[in-house]
Order: sequence, then C-alpha cells, then structure tokens
Amino acid sequence: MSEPATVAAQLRELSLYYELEGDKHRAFAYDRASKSVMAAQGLHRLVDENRLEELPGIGPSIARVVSELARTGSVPVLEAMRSKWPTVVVELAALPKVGVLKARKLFDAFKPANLEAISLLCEEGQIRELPGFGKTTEQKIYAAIEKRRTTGAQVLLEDAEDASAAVAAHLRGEPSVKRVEVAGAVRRAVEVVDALAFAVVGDDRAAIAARLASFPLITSVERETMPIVGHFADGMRAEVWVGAPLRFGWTHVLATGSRAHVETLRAEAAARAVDLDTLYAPDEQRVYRALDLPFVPPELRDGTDEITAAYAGDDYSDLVTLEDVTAAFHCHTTYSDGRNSVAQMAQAAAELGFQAITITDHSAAASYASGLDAVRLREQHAEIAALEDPPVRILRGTEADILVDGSIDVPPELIDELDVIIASVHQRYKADEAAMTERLITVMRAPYFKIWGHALGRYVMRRDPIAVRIDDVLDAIAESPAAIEINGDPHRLDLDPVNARKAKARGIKFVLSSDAHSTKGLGAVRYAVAMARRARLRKRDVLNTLPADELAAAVRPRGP
DNA sequence: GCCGTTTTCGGCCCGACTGTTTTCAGTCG
Repeated sequence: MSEPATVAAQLRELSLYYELEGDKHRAFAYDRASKSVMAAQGLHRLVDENRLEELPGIGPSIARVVSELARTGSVPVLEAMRSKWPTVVVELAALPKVGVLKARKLFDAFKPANLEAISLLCEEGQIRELPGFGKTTEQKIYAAIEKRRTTGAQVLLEDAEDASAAVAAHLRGEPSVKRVEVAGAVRRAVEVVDALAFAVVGDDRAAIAARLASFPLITSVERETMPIVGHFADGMRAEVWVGAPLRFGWTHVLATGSRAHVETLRAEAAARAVDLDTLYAPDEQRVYRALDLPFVPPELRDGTDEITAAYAGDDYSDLVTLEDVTAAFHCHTTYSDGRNSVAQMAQAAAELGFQAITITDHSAAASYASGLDAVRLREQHAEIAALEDPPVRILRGTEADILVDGSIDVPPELIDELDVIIASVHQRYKADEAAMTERLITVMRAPYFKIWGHALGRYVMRRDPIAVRIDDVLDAIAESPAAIEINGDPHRLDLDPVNARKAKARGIKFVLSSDAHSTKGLGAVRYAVAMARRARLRKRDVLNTLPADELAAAVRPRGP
C-alpha cells in the first residue's frame, strides 16, 4: 500500500489540476483532504476498515479516491488529468511568484512546450505584454527558471525525508532487490535537498528502473544512466545507484556524495593504486579503511576538509549524538503559543528519555505569541513548583526578545528567579547590518548567562538570515557569558553548520534545541543534532549533554 | 467536494504584500 505522504502528494496534485480547471472549491477540498491524510494516524488501517470518512475534510467521494490511491498507487482521474495538462503547467505553477492562475494564463497564451520556451519569451519581452503581467513579473519568472535550471527543484530536509522513505519502501517491493538505503543529501542532513538518492543492492537494473517508474509520483525515468534517474512532476529527481552486494560499500558512498567528497576519495584512491570500482567492500567502513581513513560520518561528507582532517588524526568518533542529549531545550507551552501544558511537555520529555526540560515561553514583547509579563511568568513558576513529583527536572526559563536597543525583554529583578534565558530576535529583522551587529553585541555582553536563540532568524527557503557582521558577534560571545542555540525546527536549522563551525573554533558552547510548540515538536531536536554533527561539534561542545545538575549550573543566568 | 445546518443547499480562509493598476488581482504564509 502507498505511503500516506505519497497519497497526500497525489491529492495535492489533483487539487492543482482542479484549480487549473477553475474549480476553486473542489481544489480547496482536495488540498484540505491532502493535509488531513498527511496528519492521519494509521491511514492504512482506515483504508482497510473503510473508515476514511472519519477524517476531517474527507467525504464519500475523496474517500474512494484515497482508497484507490493507497491500494493501487493511482486513480483514473489523476491519469486523465496528467495527460490533459502538460508538465510545463505544473512546473510553472510551482515557480515562486507564479501560481496556478498565472500558470494557466501563460499556458493559454503561449502553449509553451517546456520552461525553456517561457524563458525565451521572457528574453523577447513578450511576457510583459500579457494583461496582468509586467516587467517585474517577467524578470522574476526568468530568474526563477534560471535558478531552477541550475539547482533543480528544492525541498526542505524534512519533506525530502518523507519522500525518500516512500520511494525506498516502493523500491523494496521489487523482488530482485535485496537492500535499499536512503542516501544523498538527505543522509547528509543538508537543509535544502534538490535530489533524492538511494543505494540499492540488486542485479536486475531493468527491473529496478521499471519499479522506479511505477512509483506513483514519478512521471519519467532515464534507464540507461548511472545512476538511474526518475523525475517527479514537480521537477524533483530520484537517483538510484545499483551495486552488487560485495561492492555495496562504494555504491553507498557514491549515492551519498557529496560530489566533492567523492572526488577527493577518488584522488586518494588513485594515489594509493586502489580501484574503488572493483574493491571488495560490502560496507562503507571497508571503503574508507582501504584508503587508510576512519569511517567518515555522512553528515561530514560536504567536501570541505573532512578528509584532510581525518588524515590529520580526527576519527570523528566523539561527534555529538542524539543519545548524548540530556535535556529537551527551548520548549513552549500554552502559557504563550504552545499547544500543550507544562505537565504534558514534561511528561513527553520523560517519555523521550530526557532528564530535564527547559520551559521557555515568549516574553511580553512578543505580544503576537501571547508573551508572558512578570505576573504570568511568576504564575507559571508557581504552577511548576506545585507539580507533584515531575517526571523530569524542569528548568524555569524564558525566550526573551532582543529589543531594538540591545536589551533583553526580562525585567532585571526577574533574572535571579530564572534558571535559563534564551535571547532571540523576533522583531525589526531588517535593521541594517551595523545596527544589528551593535544590538547583538550589546546583548551578548550583558553580565549574565544567556543563549542566543535561532541566531540568524532565517526560515529555510522563505526568509533570509538577518544582516549582521557574524564574526564580530561571535568574537563578543567568545568573551561573554553566552552560548548559541542550534534550533532544530526543520524550518529554522539555525545557527547553520557553517557559522556554527566558526563559533566552535572560538570555543563557544552550544545547546541543541527543538523549539517545540507541542509534545510532538520535541522530536525536532534530532535535526539540531544533525546540524551540530555537520558543524563537527563534539559532546563536550554541547551544554545539554551534561547531567541535569551540571546543566542547570552551566546555564543559570547569575551563576552559583 | 465537504460540511453543517437556517436539514439537502450555499458557502467555503483571510490578511499582508506586491505588482499592476488607477481600484484590483494574484501570491503567500
């Protein structure tokens, strides 16, 4: 049966077709049904028991569609829509600043064969002549197609993981396939993924290519290439690297990349007269061993200096792991914009194996998130104190806004009552570089311990980082009572690995956090761990790997 | 197509923003 994420993607695709047909409300219904399928628990069971209509937004008609998609991977209406509407319309609608309506207008006016044709029309200045379009829009479309040409489609790591899991499960359905591993940028935990990749053990390439082609979201497959490449309707690619079992190690390395990492390995192999393509290596460890290298964790294979560092003696065995993390850091509750109570968050943290949790709701200045003033903060502290036998140690904290003047939104008399302060920019993101740098340095130098929250304020693919002289701020932090958060919210992943490496080089400490706004959100800490590993952080670089008592002492604003 | 009732049809999500307009259409979150 198809994965829920796959069914959801097909419903979204149907939604887009209905919108193209002008049936706005049906499109909305399918979009809502798609979200519902995504959020559903135990979709397969609901299908089996004919209970899909229990899901919100799913009535008799969509229930039939979902059931058929889940069971067979397709449905006639989707196939009909795919042959009626050429790929280029879908691709146009997916471009930033171009929606379904503009895509439809462009298609009706020009009947373009592909994005290339639209690009050409931009160059000729023809797009701007269309009613509703202008010079600016034309330039944006041109730039978007240009970007698409160089980088392909791009999705968040989190979404790429879901898609990869679905494709991997599908490939495992081919009888001649012995093993399927998710590889590529997903395995390397790159924030933005532009191609899915898989390492497969099998001896029947044709059968594997055919299996890939039958994945519900894939529209075409290049079968003769190495790797086999499948194309999704939205421009995403799936690369499938096939290898024999005794040489799977090298296949796995090739599929994982990065390109620069692989090239470096090839060069080292050539220097040692090792033939990687025929090397006996059932696993990756043996590939690296053959080159006198320790196992290089996937997150580090970015092609910078990970090989050089390994030859210089770093065996990467002490990189921080999820198991090292002792405290659920940076958590919101119903006091501000979270969905669960303090007690529920503490319970969920305990169930995930944490020893402690930091409750850090927004401060008063974050009024849009119902930030807490001193009165409500003390109410929360009283509630925490009243909890009988809490399942984990609870640190009373705040995520305080960094105000424009470089002060932190915590009344001075409250600092002594707090166990931890996270200081974050939530307003006036667009301050100029000099002002923002000054503002942050002032905050970091404040004479009590604080943790810089979601440092550069980016939203991956949606909002650029703040403009700031990062080196100056890091220099200030290095000599101040301050640490830096690596925020595991899949949309933030902030501070990013490149800058985190710079911070680590200055001896700055980190916390790995989830920025959870619900019990479910606590799991996002694994992304923080992944970013930390990419930054080559060790357990000793991360404060919330300490036992709860030591952690509490380390982050207390005023010290012991 | 779904949903909720004013019970079998009529409304469905909305505000900020941007670019294209000259009062609005379309995108995005």
